[in-house]
Amino acid sequence: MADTHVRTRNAPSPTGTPHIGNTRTALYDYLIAKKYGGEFLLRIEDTDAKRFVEGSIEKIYAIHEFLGLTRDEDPLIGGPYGPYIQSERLKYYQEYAQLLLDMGAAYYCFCSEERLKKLHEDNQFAKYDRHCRHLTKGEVQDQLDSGAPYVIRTKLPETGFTVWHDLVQGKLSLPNTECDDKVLIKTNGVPTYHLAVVVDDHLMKVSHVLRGVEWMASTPIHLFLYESLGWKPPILAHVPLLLGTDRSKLAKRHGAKNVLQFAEEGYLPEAINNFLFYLGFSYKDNSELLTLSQMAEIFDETKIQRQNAIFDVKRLDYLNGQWIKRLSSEDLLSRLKTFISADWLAQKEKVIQVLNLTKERMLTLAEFAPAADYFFNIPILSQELVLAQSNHTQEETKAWFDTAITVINKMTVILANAGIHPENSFTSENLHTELAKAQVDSGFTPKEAFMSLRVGISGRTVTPPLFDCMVILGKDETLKRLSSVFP
RNA sequence: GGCCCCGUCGUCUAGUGGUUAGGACGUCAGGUUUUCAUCCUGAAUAUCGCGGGUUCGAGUCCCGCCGGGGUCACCA
Repeated sequence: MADTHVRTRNAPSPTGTPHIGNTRTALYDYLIAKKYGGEFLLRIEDTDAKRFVEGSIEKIYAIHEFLGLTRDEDPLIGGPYGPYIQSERLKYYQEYAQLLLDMGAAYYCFCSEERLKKLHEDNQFAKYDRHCRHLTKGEVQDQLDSGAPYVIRTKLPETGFTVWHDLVQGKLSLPNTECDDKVLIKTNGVPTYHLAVVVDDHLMKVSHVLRGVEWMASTPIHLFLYESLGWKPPILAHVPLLLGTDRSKLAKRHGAKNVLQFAEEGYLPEAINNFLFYLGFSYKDNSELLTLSQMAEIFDETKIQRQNAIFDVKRLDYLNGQWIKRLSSEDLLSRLKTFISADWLAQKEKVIQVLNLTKERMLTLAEFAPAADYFFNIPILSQELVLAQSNHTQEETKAWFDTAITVINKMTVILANAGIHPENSFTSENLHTELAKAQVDSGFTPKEAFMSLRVGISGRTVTPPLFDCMVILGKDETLKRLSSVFP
């Protein structure tokens, strides 16, 4: 491999937002390119206009951008081997199809759609019967002259095996009889995948082709084309599929999401990259937090798993939670923009303070807003809820609240840079000391005392540490909420 | 159906003839004496798909079977 300059490509079809499995392959492509100091390119395979979905290409860019898979060559920035959209490369395909025709590695086929259909009606697994393969030169010319529609097919060997070494699958050997003479150029003059990939990968000097195992069976066709054209084939790597929990190919009915949807749900690109990385590759305990460049260093394309992998979102959750904890609150804030209101966004300092408390209990970014709501909006503070926690009568609980209010009232608010720290300043530490003292004399257990106060300021039983929450709320707001419970 | 690939805890996996089959996620229990989470500790979960071989010895090699997946379009 030292003798070949490494160039990998992600070559999706614009038929919708790429599937998570395609994205994993793109990640691996990117890592291989970076590992060897090569280039990572994007090529759009839009040879089937019927299946084109508006906006797909933008989604592909969006996924790359979100994940940080920067491209060296693509339809936007161009590159030395452009264009990078197959529909703009038709002349190349025609040229090489003609060459194939001339050398006898391909032939014209005039079979009608009906005839082909009949073939499959008789046998659903029927291959093309090579009806036009043995037409004489004259017969072909006559058809051509008459303007009959035609396709161009490969003239595959009728015997023997195609053998190659696959980077992930190892030595592979497929009987040539299993492949039929696939169409290379369709009636409309547009190539099929088989011709287009081969021509483009060669012309774009792609060194490694990573693709799903579903392409394994048609590899003999591609290799035949490389050989006929006298080209050196790239290194092939057929990567396994991603499966749903029922072990069938991951699909919409499994609720399979694409990367953009995970982003919307508050998953970090770092976590998604790590998750995808470990799904099919092993390093240490498979849960280390790794940056893209660290992954590129570690990745070994020869050690990609051969088994299909089941997508387990629990692992993604774990990785995401770990990344959220690791990131600074300032960094997190910048990623929170689509998850919180402009109103909150305007209170940057406060959001950061809340983030400091909540980030270790968040699995996704989307969990922030609901978990932090009572810091920004006054919650419903119900007496019933407080009483349920205090485990005392209404009067006793009111007395405890009054005590707490008195204690807090005595505390002074110190401005951030005042520099002085009186012992009874309004800090988490002092709140803890003073309220704990008061609790001892209250006849309440710590749990009863503090859980009731927790509900008294937040309206809920689950929050970050009580005193930290009070500090963020501020003395006035804390008092106001506490006083409102027992008017 | 033909051909091809795959088969170690629920999940991702380590393991290249000799290991008490290891780790991580998840699960359960305990601890950090106010909740939740984090963190720490511990536990349970795999007759290495099944059956035959080869070998002193097999998850590791061979054969058969079973199970899962892929493919057999003028779709990619």
